[in-house]
Amino acid sequence: MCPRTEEQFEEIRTTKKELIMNAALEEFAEQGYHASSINKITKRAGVSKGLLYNYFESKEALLKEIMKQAHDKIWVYFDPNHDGVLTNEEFYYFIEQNFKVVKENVNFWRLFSVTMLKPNVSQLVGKDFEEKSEHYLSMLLDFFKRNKCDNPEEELIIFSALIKGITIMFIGNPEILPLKKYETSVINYYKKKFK
Amino acid sequence: MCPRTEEQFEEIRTTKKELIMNAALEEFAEQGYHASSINKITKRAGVSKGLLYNYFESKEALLKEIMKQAHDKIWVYFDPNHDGVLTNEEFYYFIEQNFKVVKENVNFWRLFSVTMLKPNVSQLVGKDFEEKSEHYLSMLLDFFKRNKCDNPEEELIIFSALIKGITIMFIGNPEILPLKKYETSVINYYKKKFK
Amino acid sequence: MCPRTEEQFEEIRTTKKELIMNAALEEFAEQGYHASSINKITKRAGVSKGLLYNYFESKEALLKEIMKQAHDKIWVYFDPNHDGVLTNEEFYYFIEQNFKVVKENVNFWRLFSVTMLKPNVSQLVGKDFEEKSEHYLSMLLDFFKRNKCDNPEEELIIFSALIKGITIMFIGNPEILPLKKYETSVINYYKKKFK
Amino acid sequence: MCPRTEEQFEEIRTTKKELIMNAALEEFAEQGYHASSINKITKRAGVSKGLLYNYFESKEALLKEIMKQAHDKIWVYFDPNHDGVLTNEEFYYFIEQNFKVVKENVNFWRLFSVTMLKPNVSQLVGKDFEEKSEHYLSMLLDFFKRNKCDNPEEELIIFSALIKGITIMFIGNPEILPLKKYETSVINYYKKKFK
DNA sequence: GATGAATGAGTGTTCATTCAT
DNA sequence: CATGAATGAACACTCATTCAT
Repeated sequence: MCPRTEEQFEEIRTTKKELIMNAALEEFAEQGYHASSINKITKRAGVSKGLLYNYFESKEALLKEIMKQAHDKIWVYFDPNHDGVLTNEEFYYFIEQNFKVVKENVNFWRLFSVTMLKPNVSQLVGKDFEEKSEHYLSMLLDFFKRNKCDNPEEELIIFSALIKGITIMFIGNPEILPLKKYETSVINYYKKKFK
Repeated sequence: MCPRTEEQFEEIRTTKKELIMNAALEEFAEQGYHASSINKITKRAGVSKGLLYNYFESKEALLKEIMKQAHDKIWVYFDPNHDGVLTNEEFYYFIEQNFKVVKENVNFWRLFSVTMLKPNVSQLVGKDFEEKSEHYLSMLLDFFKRNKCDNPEEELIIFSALIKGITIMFIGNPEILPLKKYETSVINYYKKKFK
Repeated sequence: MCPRTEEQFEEIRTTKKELIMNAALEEFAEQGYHASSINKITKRAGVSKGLLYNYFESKEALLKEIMKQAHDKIWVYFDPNHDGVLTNEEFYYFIEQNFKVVKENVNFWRLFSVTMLKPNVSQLVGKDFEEKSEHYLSMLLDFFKRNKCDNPEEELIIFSALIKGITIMFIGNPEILPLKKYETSVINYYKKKFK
Repeated sequence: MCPRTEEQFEEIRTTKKELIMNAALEEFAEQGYHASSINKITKRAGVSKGLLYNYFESKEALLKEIMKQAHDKIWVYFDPNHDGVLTNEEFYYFIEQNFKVVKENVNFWRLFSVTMLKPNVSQLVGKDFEEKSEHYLSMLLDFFKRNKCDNPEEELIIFSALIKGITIMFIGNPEILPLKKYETSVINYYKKKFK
């Protein structure tokens, strides 16, 4: 007879929100944002259309929140406490983490990649992502310099392209492409180089 | 592929069909397939809605034809007459051609890349593309073997990822990213390796 | 949850109900019935959506009850005990009361006026209102006859239209329109006539 | 086989637009703006939903265009060429025209009246209406002055309220209320006064 | 070949109403 | 008594597609 407590409501809310966001991420990743309908998303989540709008202002707001949440989740993987200097060990760990993150968040990476390919959509992820990326890029550049590469800038380009290329190839065919093998190839390649 | 005269090219260019396809490609590349409306495409092409349906059965048929045409146009760049064996010179030429094709067909490559990121859409490009790609991949594998790489398969993975990664990075920011510099980095990298 | 006495319950009921009705009247008067949402009304009243449905069967029932209550409140202003004959003094008092009622219930009058402008909505106010109005109209007609007007029916029409016209003009611009001045004009007009 | 000429298209367009606007005006006047659905309007007009949006950007744009058109239509009734001075004859003619306009545009007047009763909606009709009204008001004030009324401003208030009151009463019950009789009452009233 | 008026199924979104707690 | 999560029908609006001319 008593109304639910505020905590009970809060729990229901976060659970349901999560439910909807997961369904939406899958749908968005599979079909793309515009080809995904609210109808399909709510069916997938097993909720009514109206409920989605209790939690999200609009389809676009839903997309943004998904992008933000996944983004936060991803950066947790990378050690935020280290001193800003990559040892050789940490460099290989970085590569491994990179592919682990991709493998465990294929849907988000697909959605993210498609989004990034369209001009003028960067506001969806925002400055935060760029700043964090910059941080890692400068750490990597530093690493290549310390490892006495002939042309560290060039090495950074090669490295970035390599990681991005494998990621994209994997995303396009996650079931078939042997990510582990590719990962090993990259690590081997650098081990040979820096031995 | 018999060479066409200048007049023939001109005629093709000014055909209404061509007009529509170009407008559609721009629209698709900028907004994505689902966010592009027939209305905007015909407005962009300066023709009526009805005319589009004189030439194309449906929106999807229009997409397929664009993909096919662009695909054909692209493969023209690569020497179809050679003997199936890459010399060192031809390897560097291959890289250059690759980036030239991307630079001159950014719109198509963006559309193509987004399309390829979605599962189960390969029928849009078809077997032909895969076969031709296979052909080049085996030529490249052969090339790496002849150049006595320790692990040619690994080398092929690295090479493919590298090219794909740079392409994707360029597509996302064609105005800013210095494709030429990246191209030089890749070529330098292999020249050093194979010197 | 300490048990409440019957009186306490009763008090809560009337308070909360009053709260909701006031919020609803404001909302209805500002936005119109159809543009007002239950959500906004309950927010305005500071109660939950469920509570509204404890007190009112439906949105329409809420409207009807508001109309009825305001209607009752209004007729209290006019002496219900007098003998059915208007003296000159009472005639001027009637006019004053009329405008006083309007001024103190602008929201209701706006809602009422809009409602009355739509065909086939008279059931919202019901017979009661019409009967009471008839009573006053016949009293007024009688009054004009006693004052030896040339054409009492005509005089009644003029009088009714005058009152209604000023009311409507006031409702459309309550902040700006000088109701008192208009009231004086009407009273002056009749004083001159009947002096 | 030839496409229609521009004139043919233009004719179709204006005819259909008129059709939709008439249906919408009826619907709006009967149900009010918010209670009228696009579905009902198009059903009433006998066209598809899509067609309405070929002609009007939105439901609100449709309302605005109706208001504007009716407004233009109405002011045609009043002689725009006269010298700005009302003779006695012209004064009675003005009253007659007023009621004629109302009788022949009941739907619009109902819609207009309801709209005017809501605060902050004046932008729907715009300055134009107010300016034209002002013009007539000053002409009328002038008229009352020339007719040596004791208090011309007061007389103007009475006159305006009278007209507005009758109009509103008529709109609420167009079938029943004898507008002609009311009109006669008003004219008689002023004839007696100014004889 | 070429036009754009016309269609209607489908989209994102709102909202009165219900109900477990 | 009181809450707000949940529903689904209805809403305004879009868009690929058709067709008379």
